[in-house]
Amino acid sequence: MDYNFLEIEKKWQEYWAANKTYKVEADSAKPKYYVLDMFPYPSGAGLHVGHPLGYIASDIFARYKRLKGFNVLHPMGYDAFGLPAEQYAIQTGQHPEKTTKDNVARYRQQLDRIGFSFDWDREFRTSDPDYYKWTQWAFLKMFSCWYDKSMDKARPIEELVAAFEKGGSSSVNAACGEHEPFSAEQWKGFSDKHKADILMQYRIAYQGESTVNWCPHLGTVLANDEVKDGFSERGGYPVFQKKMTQWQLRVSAYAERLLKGLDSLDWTDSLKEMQRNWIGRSEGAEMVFEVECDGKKHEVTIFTTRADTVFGVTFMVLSPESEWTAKLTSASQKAEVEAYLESVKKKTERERIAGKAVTGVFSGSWARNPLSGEKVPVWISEYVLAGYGTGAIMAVPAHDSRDYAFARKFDLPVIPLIEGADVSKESFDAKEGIMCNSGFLNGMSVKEAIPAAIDYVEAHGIGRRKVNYRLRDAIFSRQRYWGEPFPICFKGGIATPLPIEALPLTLPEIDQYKPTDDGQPPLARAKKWEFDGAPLETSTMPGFAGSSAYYLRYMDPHNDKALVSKEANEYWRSVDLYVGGTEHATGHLIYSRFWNKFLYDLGYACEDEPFRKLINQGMIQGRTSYAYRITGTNTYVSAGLKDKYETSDVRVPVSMVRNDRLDTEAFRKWIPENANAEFILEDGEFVCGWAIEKMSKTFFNVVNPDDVCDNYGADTLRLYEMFLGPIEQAKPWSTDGIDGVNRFLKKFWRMFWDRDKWLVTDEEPTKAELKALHKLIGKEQEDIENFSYNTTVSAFMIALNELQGCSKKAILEPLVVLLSPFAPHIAEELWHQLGHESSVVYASFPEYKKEYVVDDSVKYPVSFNGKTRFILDVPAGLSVPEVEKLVRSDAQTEKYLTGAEILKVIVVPGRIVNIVLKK
RNA sequence: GCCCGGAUGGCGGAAUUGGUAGACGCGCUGGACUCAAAAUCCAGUAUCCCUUAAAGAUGUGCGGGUUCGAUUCCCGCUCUGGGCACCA
Repeated sequence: MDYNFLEIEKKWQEYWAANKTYKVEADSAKPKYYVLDMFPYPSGAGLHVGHPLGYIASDIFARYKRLKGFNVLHPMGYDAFGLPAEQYAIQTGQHPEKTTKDNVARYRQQLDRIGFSFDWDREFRTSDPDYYKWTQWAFLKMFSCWYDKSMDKARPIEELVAAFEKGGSSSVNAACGEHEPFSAEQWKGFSDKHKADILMQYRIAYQGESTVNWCPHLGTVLANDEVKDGFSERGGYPVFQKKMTQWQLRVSAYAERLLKGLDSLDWTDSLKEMQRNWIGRSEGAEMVFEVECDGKKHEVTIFTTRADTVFGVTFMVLSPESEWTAKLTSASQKAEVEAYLESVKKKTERERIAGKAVTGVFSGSWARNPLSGEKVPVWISEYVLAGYGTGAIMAVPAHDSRDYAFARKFDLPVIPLIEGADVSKESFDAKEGIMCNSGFLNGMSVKEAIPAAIDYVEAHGIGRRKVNYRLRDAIFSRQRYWGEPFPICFKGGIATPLPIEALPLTLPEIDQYKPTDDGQPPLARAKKWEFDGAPLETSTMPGFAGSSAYYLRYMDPHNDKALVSKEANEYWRSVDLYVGGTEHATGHLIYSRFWNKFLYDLGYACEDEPFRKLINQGMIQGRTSYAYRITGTNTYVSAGLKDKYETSDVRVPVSMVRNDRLDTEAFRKWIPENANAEFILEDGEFVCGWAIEKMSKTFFNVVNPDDVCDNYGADTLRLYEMFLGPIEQAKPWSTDGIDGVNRFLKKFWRMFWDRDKWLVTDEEPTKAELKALHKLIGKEQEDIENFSYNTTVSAFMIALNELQGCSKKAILEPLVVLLSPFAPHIAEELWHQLGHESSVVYASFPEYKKEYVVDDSVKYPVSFNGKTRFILDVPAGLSVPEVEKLVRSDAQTEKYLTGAEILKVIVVPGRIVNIVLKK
């Protein structure tokens, strides 16, 4: 019998599906283990060889844990709402549901070929109404909760109302927006609308005005993590800053908990660091400056981490989007300020960042320095961000490079505050030195002066200590069709939640998927988009909504009474191992932690962190091939000759290239305009250039895993992807070496079969054979726990070399089990051939016996002053003094010592002997 | 600019965390089997010196340091990948 992988793989994939081999139920008798992959967005391009890398790694771990006796939850599904399907719908009129369904089918087909041990009975899509019912439910919970800072948790809004009725707004310490303080009496007298407006300032899911990233091309707002370098992450369209009223999630209330929680997680340091930076905690102080504008007095609060530098404030700056900007513009400066605001508005986010031009305008008002009493001008400039701190700053040009640039440009004074600081060319930003020109702070070091200044400011009622975070509330509305509708209607202009029984609120059918002519989101096209006579919200939720609590749903996916039952949640608890890419560091992985913490506060989740351990698989890049077209012609020139011409680079499909040589005929047939392409060859061949790039349909460098499965089999693909190198590392796809892994599997097969002869015997294994086996058991155990799969594959190859010609059942049977996580199909086949009725999944991981592995003798390299001279063969298990004694008495040693006196002998058990001679 | 990583043969990558650097695989060279090819198996494969071998020397991006001993630890660079970027 030959190793016919196509037959074997098909056979067992069908068997697993028919027998539901990987179906799992909560079982309190067994320890649980939850292995989760970041579920994919089913794009039209299908899976490429990069996708399965993480899935294979997690599948190996899941299979390994099963062999170790764990009850393993290993589900899969699809993150199905998203922009590409909708963009496609706008262009073609095809319902995104249809596109998504087709893509999912394709993904499933491709996934099934690789032999994953997913429990498909738990599959769902985020676009299933049965699922998004619970996304909407969670939103309603957030809508009806507020964040109590004293208790540091979310609480029902009724409790807030009760507190207001009892003690007014000052009786609570909540994370909230701006509003005038009020007493209990005032509260009771407020109109319903006024009450609703105030409560909206407290809700965890709230509607509020803020500066948002507006992408006109996509017709929607975007979250900060969806914008890269001023362009939308999806599609790469320019983004503008705009003030809009949007649904938002009060993620910022959880900033401190999100930061602290990181300490307890088993994630890579780099990923934790990314999240820390994104949360961006900074300690400082808020200070109030009195500002006079056209004779009227105002108070402006600023945030600073350098309270010690107040004496050096020579001007103030407001953000163009700040609410103070209008109030503090004097009549004389009005025209100029308005012209400036208009010019800022027109700039894309990209231009604002990239240009870094120093721009600004004088507001016409003057502020008073609260410590020195001096009058300083108030300016308006885009370098001050509306969203961070208070949207206004005190400028200390001597010790802040941005303020310095601004002061130089507009000729404002610079007062140095640190002894010996030279500020003639640039600012002195370092937090070190001795203060001067600073009144009562003179003579202190910066480190002493910062708290001293804050203490002073607090004592005099000018300001207070304050911790600021970069993390903003998440913009939660999208002006799009293909997302979860908000279960909110507007009764008398008041946002009103739909009752839970009305969920899911399903997407309406509409004729076109683009915005209405008057700029309303697509849902406004629906014929009857209302509830109980009240109009429904027309925007939809963003992509991250559905992926924020999906891991909880997998615990209990068919429950129609709850997101997850208490029993299921208490058994499966949280994800023990989560595998996915780092690109979600500041998006999904923050939102999901926030979402989970919220559900934890309300008692719906029993763990406050969703993902205990996280492994980031590196991207598999594609190798893109290039041809060079001579500019203005249809002639292409081979890579070696391209410098002689003026050329432009043209990407060519990898399928037409072998060994960097282009199949020119295939290229001509590829697209009509190539039909009469000419080629300038070198040595009779057309050589392509290449570059390592992201694997993408548009780069023609996508390698489909199906092709690898056809040619080598899924087991080879799995082993090969793991053998490629550490999973965290990014690496270009290449099939160099895939033959080696394939050869390994064939070799393994031949230990059982010599053509049609079954070789397996019941003979007793030798000591050497047991040693080879147990070395592998020990290595595999250790490597899998450390996610070092490439070395495990190596260990397999070594073991096979050592076990050459051994066909003893006592050795082969455990080998099959050991191989099963990596190459499940061949393992399953051989396991059955060995006479087992049930799947190898139900086998146990072989027990590691160290005694088989220990050597009888140990080879010690003996070196003198660092130079290795000879190898000393000594019995194993000797103690350090015994080895030392042996060295000193050894005749060979004496030969090299040549009478010199031994200073010391260094013995590391099992390692080395180093003899230091007296000079 | 700031914050993390990384750099080892022709290539992908190992190295029990301070102890024989280059495991394993690819590629390459030679050999066996074969009419031949494929497949399979065996041997060799860091560099230099050398006809070859032995022996030796050099060698983990560069320059220093600690140590009997450094790919591993420390200091200073270079290159490179990634993240953040007017965050006051």
